[in-house]
Amino acid sequence: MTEKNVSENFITQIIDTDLESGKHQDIVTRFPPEPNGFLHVGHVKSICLNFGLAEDYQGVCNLRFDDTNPAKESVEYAQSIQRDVEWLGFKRDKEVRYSSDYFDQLYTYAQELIEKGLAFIDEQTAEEIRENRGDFTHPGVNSPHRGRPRSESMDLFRRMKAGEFEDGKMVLRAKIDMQSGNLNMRDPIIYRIKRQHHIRTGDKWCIYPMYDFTHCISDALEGITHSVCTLEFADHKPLYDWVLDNISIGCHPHQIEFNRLNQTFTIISKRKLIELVEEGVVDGWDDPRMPTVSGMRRRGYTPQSIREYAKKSTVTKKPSIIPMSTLEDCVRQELNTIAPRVMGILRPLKVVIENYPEGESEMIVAKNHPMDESFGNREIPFARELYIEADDYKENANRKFFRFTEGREVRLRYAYYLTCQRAIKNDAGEVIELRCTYDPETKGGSSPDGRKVKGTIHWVSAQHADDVELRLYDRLYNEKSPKGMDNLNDNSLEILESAKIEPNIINNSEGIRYQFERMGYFYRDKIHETNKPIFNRIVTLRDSWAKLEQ
RNA sequence: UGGGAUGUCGUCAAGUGGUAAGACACUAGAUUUUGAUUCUAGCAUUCGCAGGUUCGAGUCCUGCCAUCCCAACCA
Repeated sequence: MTEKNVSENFITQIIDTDLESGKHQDIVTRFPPEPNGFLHVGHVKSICLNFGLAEDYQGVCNLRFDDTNPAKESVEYAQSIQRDVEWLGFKRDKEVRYSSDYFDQLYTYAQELIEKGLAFIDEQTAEEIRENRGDFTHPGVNSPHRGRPRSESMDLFRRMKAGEFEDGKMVLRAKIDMQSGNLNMRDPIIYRIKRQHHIRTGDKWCIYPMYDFTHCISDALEGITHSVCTLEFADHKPLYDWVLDNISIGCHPHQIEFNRLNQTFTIISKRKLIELVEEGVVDGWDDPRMPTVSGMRRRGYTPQSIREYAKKSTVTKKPSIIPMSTLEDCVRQELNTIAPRVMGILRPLKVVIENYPEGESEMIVAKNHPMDESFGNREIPFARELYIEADDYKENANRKFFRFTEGREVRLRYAYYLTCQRAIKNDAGEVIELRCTYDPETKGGSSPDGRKVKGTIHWVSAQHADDVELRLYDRLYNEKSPKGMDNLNDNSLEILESAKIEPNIINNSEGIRYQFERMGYFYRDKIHETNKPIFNRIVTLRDSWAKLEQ
């Protein structure tokens, strides 16, 4: 038995009850995005819930595009959504659905409502409708057209569809209760006139159904058993039920609301994400700093770790905000087991080994994974001139710093013990080179006399290393609960153009997530690079030294 | 001043009347040729507040308080 996709929660309890009572034999769920933007972490939770539930209970989950507003939707968005869902690892056994597939049936159901005297054509302007709807403290006022004969509404509705009226001239409204405390029940609009080219139906329709009318019927037509949505739709449930109770349809799905996934230092709102893209704050929807699925993919996050994260955001009714560290923890946890180790230098500092023969080099054997022998070994060239990390030298270091400082011996990973003799500075007083000596007896990284060195640092051979560009990412916002552009983190992207990487990596790097030892996990950004190979830092390693240092 | 929901460790949570799981974070220590990984220990006398019922309440009752969502011809 494999592990469940979804951990036990109040929704699985409802499903269990429904299965036990015989209300349902099988379950059917759906993920119903509007193709008006890219998928983000918030959607991931919903995807994992709906598809995960279907898998766990051996049911079905439909991917359905809720495409009832042609003004905002595009095929590009629909394609990106489909790609993202597949990338996350969920497969559908049925074709993709579209709410627009049901436009004819929706139109018929609307007529049924009119026939029953439960819907009418309203000719008030949008402003009048808004005013007469009232607000939280004032009840609404009935439309002057509310009492219009059914036959007249029917005639008008058909002529609406036939294109006889201009946009905004009239709407079809459900006749419910203008006194209701729930604004959604104050004679909600269910059809409007909108001359827009639709991504699926083209110019066939000039009237389009509204979400509240479409969604419940689409669910019912697909035989959805559990219609899972986020908390903000709770107020719409009475309307969802009202529609299904008042038309001739043999299915009434159970709408269940759960809490959205929120993340610290992140804004998850399609509107705000679009703004970042359009203002050029980020490099598109797939910028590695974006909380979009495409951004996380480009950054190097794995589908598995993203799913694990979504699973950790437990399904309840309590609005919650998950620390980013939880996501990073999920990512590190998987990467630690699957990432081969290599050595790369982010900020190179030249080292010359004075007692190593000029013009010579040798091969050093290194493990590709410290805990997993199946990753095998590799050989790395070692020579007189190396690059090490600039941070691994400190002019005035105390005893707690156990890397390079003048006179101190450290270990070059897998290679030799090296002693720093002196630092060479430029006119500005910056250290530009280290002159060192090595102990030839310590090849492999241990000494015959058993003396201890506390520090181990990574390195590359200057003449053999490859040049790469590295991009380091930080959170997009400074505030834990960012409100908008004002809270942007100016240092969310750092580009390192003179980074070095050990040889024989860049040509085999496609699709492989590497750990640059001590520096973090990196992933090749092949699609977006221009002249030099680019690696994105997926996430740093945990760094207790950095904490100590503060 | 209406309607809907939610309140258990810094964060996310389990708990369904019997004496507060777990995860992330954090702290201390051990091991370590990544200051990584791993390991070990610590981390809520208390469940928004106040009363009440009960032998016994986070769980039941009453009242109060706080927070979130809702006033697109968006979804």
